[in-house]
Amino acid sequence: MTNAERPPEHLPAGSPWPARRLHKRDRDSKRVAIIRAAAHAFSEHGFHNTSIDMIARALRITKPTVYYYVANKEQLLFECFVAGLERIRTAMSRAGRLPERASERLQLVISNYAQAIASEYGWCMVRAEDQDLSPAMSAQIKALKSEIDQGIRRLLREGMRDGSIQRCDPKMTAFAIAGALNWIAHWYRQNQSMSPRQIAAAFASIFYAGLSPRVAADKARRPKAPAVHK
Amino acid sequence: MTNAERPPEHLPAGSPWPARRLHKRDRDSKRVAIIRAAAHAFSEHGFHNTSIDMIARALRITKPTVYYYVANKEQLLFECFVAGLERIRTAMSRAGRLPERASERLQLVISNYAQAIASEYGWCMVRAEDQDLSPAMSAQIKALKSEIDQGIRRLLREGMRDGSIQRCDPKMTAFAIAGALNWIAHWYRQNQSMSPRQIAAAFASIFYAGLSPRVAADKARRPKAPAVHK
DNA sequence: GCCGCATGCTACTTGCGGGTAGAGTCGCAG
DNA sequence: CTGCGACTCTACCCGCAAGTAGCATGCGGC
Repeated sequence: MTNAERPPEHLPAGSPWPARRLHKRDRDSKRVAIIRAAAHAFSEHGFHNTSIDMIARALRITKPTVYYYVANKEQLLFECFVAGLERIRTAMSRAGRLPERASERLQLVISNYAQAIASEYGWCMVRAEDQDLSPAMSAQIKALKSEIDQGIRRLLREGMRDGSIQRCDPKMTAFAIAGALNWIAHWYRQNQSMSPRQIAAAFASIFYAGLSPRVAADKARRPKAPAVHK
Repeated sequence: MTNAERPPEHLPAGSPWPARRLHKRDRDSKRVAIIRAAAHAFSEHGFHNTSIDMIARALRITKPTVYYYVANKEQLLFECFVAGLERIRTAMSRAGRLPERASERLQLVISNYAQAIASEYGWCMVRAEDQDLSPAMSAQIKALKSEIDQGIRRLLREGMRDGSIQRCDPKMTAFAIAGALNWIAHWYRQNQSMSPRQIAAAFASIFYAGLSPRVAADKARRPKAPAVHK
């Protein structure tokens, strides 16, 4: 009954619940811990194969305790989704106000996007199915997703206007970029050889350069010198 | 009790079961019909939100009848997966034996890939989670997926060798391409403005051309005229 | 020291859905 | 026309997991 407890080691970044029960008053951090544990479990077993009990066990607490902090399982998924999306949203709105050319602002968004998807919330963002959520939450998620999508399209259009991006169909291109990035959640695993940042860089390079071989003269693609011909 | 039944209209391409029960002896076509109905239901409601009863109802039969044709729900998902993948596999092996340059063979694969994903089995191919399957089937699916992945990487490497594809990291590039294509399942809906073929073409163009603006001289990218400058 | 609230627990209820037992029913072979 | 086997049904079972009722406990304010 002393509070000389070892912090439990095998959980996502430790649980705020001590080994032998002992209440503290920081509701928020516990709530966040539950969300994170849920994200962790969802990405490992899938939403439907994760019971609230499993999430509770991972934190050394019990099911009713989880329900003391969240209303239901659906909300748990929703919160995971939003937590992951937040990073992309802020990157996006920051990119909207930067003075750089659109291509570089898009790259910023891509990088943050990739890191969000590679985060513990990646699975929830990508695999959260409308079908698992009530119409209300499904609508909210759709709106958030659409916001991101529209943001990418806008950046593409701006890039075409300011000359930093090749003429293309913004809708399809946004789908392709988002698809490639979202898919990261399916293959990326922690402590893989490449960091999320490196992956983002690799993807950006693929998307910007394209697969067709460049003709030799094309090395002068960086537009630092004004309008070099040859 | 006459067999003047209207064929039921609201199902995926009709059910082989007449409105008033009447046995026929074509086990295979019925089995396929069940697989298709399952794929349809899965893509609409998700795997876990689809009960066998729902699939049965869609075909105007009952749950035990479904179980007469398939062993269990998991196998149903597996078969949907394989059905969808078949198209990609054949396209891939065909592409392996074509005389064209790798870039064009890759384009063939991309086109078939996109069409497979846009098919009724697309959802199952993309969202079939290992976690919903027994270890044995999960392993099979992993192997099939890996086969496709390796095929794309091989085409990329061949393209780099025969000069039709720009130098790139084949692993990351394959991930990006597969991701963009797989994601189609998340947004494509039948009778959308673009056909799967058109989508594939758009994606290929994005991937080949890239987003960076080409310098003016670069119009001569097709290597028909030798080294035009200006 | 004691009260009240925040927190956590044990012990349930409930419904749903996967899967099955076993009894018909129909068509076809002979 | 009869019997067999392919097929389909009705009526179940059973386990699991979401969610809840209601009690226990310890902290912090006073």
